[in-house]
Amino acid sequence: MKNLTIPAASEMTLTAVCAALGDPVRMKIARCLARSGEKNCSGFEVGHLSKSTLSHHIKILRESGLIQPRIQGKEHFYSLRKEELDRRFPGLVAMLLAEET
Amino acid sequence: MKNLTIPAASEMTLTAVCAALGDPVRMKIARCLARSGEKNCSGFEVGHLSKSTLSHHIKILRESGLIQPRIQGKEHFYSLRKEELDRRFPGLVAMLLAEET
DNA sequence: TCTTCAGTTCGATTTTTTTCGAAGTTTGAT
DNA sequence: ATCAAACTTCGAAAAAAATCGAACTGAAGA
Repeated sequence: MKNLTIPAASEMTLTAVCAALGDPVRMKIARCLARSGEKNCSGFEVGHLSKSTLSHHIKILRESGLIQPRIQGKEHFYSLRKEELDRRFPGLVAMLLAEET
Repeated sequence: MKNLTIPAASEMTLTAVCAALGDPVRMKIARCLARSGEKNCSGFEVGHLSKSTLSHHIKILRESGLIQPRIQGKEHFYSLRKEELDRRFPGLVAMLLAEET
């Protein structure tokens, strides 16, 4: 089994979270998950990217503590860790949900 | 006179703000300003960096909308744009002020 | 005026990040 | 057992960001 690194709420750092969200691809994924609950890789509303690149971005989001996987068979469903984020960084999820003007 | 780009609250983007805060040097500067009001370059509690590098980081923070300068003689005093940030990204300033554990 | 101080800008180098294709892994179906 | 699907990992290449020193700028003081 894989060793999935997911920091506890108290171990997340604002710098790592910001670095994760500072890339436009990852911001799109995070916003997509904030709105839609749970999705697998093919459901992220990001333009064409190779699957290895997408996997790389997902890893950074996961290691920052923003998202968590639920592995079901061969599919990996990802979701935003809303409870942990609300506890550690109040307001962040709302920012992701806010309209981009 | 210089052409200082400072976006209005409505023109700030979360991606740019996160990209700015995703670098550890800039995060330190932002946290320093969040706690202490106004400071000039020599007051930022960041380790040794050349002044050109520091200037580069300040530019990114300014262009993202996080900080604003007040130029007085030959000194440039910077401050966090707390009101604009509270309006556009509620909770963000509190995150910067929170203890880093 | 000449010099210094506090920065910014420029140009180059180093480091990091993003990206890809190919190969590997795990699961489920045939 | 074999195969395909849905990923991840690896290694390399390209793109972007961080860093520095040198040169420049604008304000204040001698």
